[in-house]
Amino acid sequence: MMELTRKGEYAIRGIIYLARQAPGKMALISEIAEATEVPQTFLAKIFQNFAKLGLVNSYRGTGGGFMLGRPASRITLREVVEAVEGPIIPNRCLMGGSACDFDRQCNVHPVWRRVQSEVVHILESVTIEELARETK
Amino acid sequence: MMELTRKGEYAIRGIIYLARQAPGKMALISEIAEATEVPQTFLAKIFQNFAKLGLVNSYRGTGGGFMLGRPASRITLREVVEAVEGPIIPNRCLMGGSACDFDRQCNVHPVWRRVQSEVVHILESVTIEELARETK
DNA sequence: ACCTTTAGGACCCGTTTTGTCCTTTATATC
DNA sequence: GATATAAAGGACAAAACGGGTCCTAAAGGT
Repeated sequence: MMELTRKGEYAIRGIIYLARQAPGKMALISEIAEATEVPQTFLAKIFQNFAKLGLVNSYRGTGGGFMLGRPASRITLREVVEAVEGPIIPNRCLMGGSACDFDRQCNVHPVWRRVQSEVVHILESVTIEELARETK
Repeated sequence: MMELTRKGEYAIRGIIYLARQAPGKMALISEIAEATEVPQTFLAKIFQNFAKLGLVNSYRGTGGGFMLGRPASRITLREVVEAVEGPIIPNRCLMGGSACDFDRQCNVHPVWRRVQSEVVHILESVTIEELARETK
């Protein structure tokens, strides 16, 4: 249960790689893919997504590539995960709309809410900068 | 991310129904399925699983059916969820074996470990007895 | 014997995951 | 302006997974 998909894994690896680049240095998707051992075309989709959300900036043409959209210290793990996996929702019931009409009477509800807020809180408190730091 | 599957949802509904029965009273799978609005054959598989794990006891033949394997106060939500969904593992890396060889160098690892232990802790602390209590 | 009820295996189908491939668009350089 | 480079975007596809169904077997009661 609760497994991160490969896409999520790749996304994290990719953005950490970017965060480790010298400031101002551009990285090609081909380079990132090779370094992180992720299929290039698949990683490209992930980064297109990142770009749309402003997590990274992309530049086309010669000398182009990807850079972080803001300092790694201001990108949280939560943002990265949710960018590719969608919101952290342990149970459909917690989604809005008509997904669940038992909201009131169901005792399980508050449990999932707790799980959700705990996990979000943990992922929110971790920045890509921390993750990118070299371990010695 | 992290969504409980329908199977997990059904499992919880089913066992809560059992927990609400009068002590010693047997419930038929057909009855549980109808009451909880779960496809009967599907629910049957789930309860077969429960039975193997001792969460419920099953009895065949006329007058047979299902009962809780132990008091609802000693069955945790974690057990029920893991019975049908498998262990709570936010990232394949956390599985044993050769799933991940980055264990040492990877900063993300400890984060997933925290997520895992937090979620397990929450689900562990909730019993089926609590969930079965009528809300007023 | 016969009926009831769970156990277990085989199968099925739609969706999601995990990609690939090809074309288009933007940009820099010659 | 032509050309090379790189990302953007869409179409497609195999494999895994989720969510079931169906049929037969086994166990137990009458």
